[in-house]
Amino acid sequence: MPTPHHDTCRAPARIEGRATWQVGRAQARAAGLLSSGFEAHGDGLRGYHYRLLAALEEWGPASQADLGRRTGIDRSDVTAALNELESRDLVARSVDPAHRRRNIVTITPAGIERLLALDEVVDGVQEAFLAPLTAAQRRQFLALLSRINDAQAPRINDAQC
Amino acid sequence: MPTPHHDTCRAPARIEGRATWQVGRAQARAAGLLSSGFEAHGDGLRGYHYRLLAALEEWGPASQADLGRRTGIDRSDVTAALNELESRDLVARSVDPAHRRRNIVTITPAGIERLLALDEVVDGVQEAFLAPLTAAQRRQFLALLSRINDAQAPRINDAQC
DNA sequence: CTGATGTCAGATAAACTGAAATAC
DNA sequence: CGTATTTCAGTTCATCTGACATCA
Repeated sequence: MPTPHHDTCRAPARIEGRATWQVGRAQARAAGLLSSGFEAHGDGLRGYHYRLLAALEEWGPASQADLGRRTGIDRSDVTAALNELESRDLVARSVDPAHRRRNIVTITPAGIERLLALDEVVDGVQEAFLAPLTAAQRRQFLALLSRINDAQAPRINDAQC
Repeated sequence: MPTPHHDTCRAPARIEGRATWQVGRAQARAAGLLSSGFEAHGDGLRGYHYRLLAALEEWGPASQADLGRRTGIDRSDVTAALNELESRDLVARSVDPAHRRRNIVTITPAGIERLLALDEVVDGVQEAFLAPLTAAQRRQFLALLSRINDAQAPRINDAQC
């Protein structure tokens, strides 16, 4: 029975009649945790910056368009976010000698350092989100989550590659 | 080993060194699915409207402030969203005779009908999100998710009640 | 007076759209 | 020419803030 400790409060009426919506509720909560985590400890950097730094660290230097495809961030937003990252010396842009219209974006040592700090922020959020679960349940939950994430990751299948 | 079927593509370098971030990736994906689900089949209604209708159906008529506390939506946004719902006759506002400053918001039969339709949209999103899992895994995942959701639901513990 | 309520006007961040200019 | 890349300007949506009048 899904009502563990309902106190003397007005009882939530027929909530189990509509048991759907678990994913939606969880995503809303995760989004809130994530954004307030970045706000509190991100030192001005937000989700966009984290995703870009992570993509650069994971896949190596890339053009802005590639970064956009890999992270699912629109090219115009990639430009803006990279401006901020570049002004903090967390990434460096250089012109691709082969295609002079194209930039090659590299993460700097300072960028990697910052990324690791942001990783801790995200880890903390993950901890907070999973708090109600036991250690074994967390492992199980994360295993299922990575199965979901991995199966649906192909953000990069635009034509070639 | 966490790399199941890496094709001949440029291999994602040291991605397993930073295994964190599962929750964040999943929330981003869930958010996208949810918002495009509402956009495609929500007939102009979005997350706010769904949450308000669901709260009304689950807990019965309520004041706008209560709705805000229950759904986590700011009272100013509750006002705006209820205007739209009211103009579609999905909810009805009436003045509380005890506190004339306060409205009592009720979901209409048409509102319930629309809520059920939106439930299907959300169900579809949940299905799509869980697609990579087997039936047994889905059950397990949803059980863990509702444990997380239930444990962290106390959005309403503002003083009285 | 205090405190809760409903409303409005505006700010912010994330995401998207469209149109340039440049390079191949 | 067509296509890809970067950039800029502007738009939408969700969320939050601050102010204000109303009422118990």
